[in-house]
Amino acid sequence: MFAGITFTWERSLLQAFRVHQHYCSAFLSSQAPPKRPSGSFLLFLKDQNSDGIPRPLFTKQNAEKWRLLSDEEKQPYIEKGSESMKKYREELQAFHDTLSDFELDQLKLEKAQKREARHKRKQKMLKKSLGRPKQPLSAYACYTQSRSVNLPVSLKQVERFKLIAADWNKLSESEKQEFYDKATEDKERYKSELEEYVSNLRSNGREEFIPPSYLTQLRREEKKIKTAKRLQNLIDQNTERLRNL
DNA sequence: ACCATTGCTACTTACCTGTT
DNA sequence: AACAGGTAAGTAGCAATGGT
Repeated sequence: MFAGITFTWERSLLQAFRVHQHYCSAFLSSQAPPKRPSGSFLLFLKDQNSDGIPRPLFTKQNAEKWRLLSDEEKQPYIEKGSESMKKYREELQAFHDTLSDFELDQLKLEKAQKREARHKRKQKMLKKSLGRPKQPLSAYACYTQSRSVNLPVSLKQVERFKLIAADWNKLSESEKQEFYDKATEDKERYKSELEEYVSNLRSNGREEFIPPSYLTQLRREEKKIKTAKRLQNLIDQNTERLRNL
């Protein structure tokens, strides 16, 4: 009962904070900060004809062209670039001057949040690229997977989930068993893929990406083995003593 | 972050479950 | 208890290609 009250109270507080944050950011975006100008290389890039060339190739080719340019040829772009940068700095300062301390803090907070989110995303992608296995599917996830195959396309995503969840809760334990079994199977898959992942990380010197949960599990097992050995030693000693009596 | 464009990725929804 | 991450699919947003 008490926990329920606390939960509701905290939730409305959180909601109030979110609304507040929403209005703050809405206010900030209505007074848009100046945009960062293009540097010399980008100005040069804009002058080049990109018709029909894939973007990455186009950029690569013109980067090479840019490198081969003499200082004199680069000069107009560099000049224009530093001019617009100077103007941008002034505009940015002017923009900051229109903000209150609170708004400045809000701006900083938003930037920090964006940075953090970006960092998190990158770490996640890095792990993925290192071959991190997907987490094992829960029984419910297995059910969702098999169930969504033959649902009408017209059903909206939210409706799909509501329907699947409702059906899942209607299933009896014996009907769910099939999916519990699948989940157990997938756990095995995860376990073996994780072993491979960790051994690859170790051989590549990327130990910092070994999941902490894997390490704690490892320590737990080592401890178990040690304890078992100690017990076995005690047993051996005692049987030896008994034999000598 | 700025330029652009392609193709890929992650977020969004509701819900459940494994991990910490 | 709180959090993260799993299910699908449409789409919003981002990485890739460069230098400043």
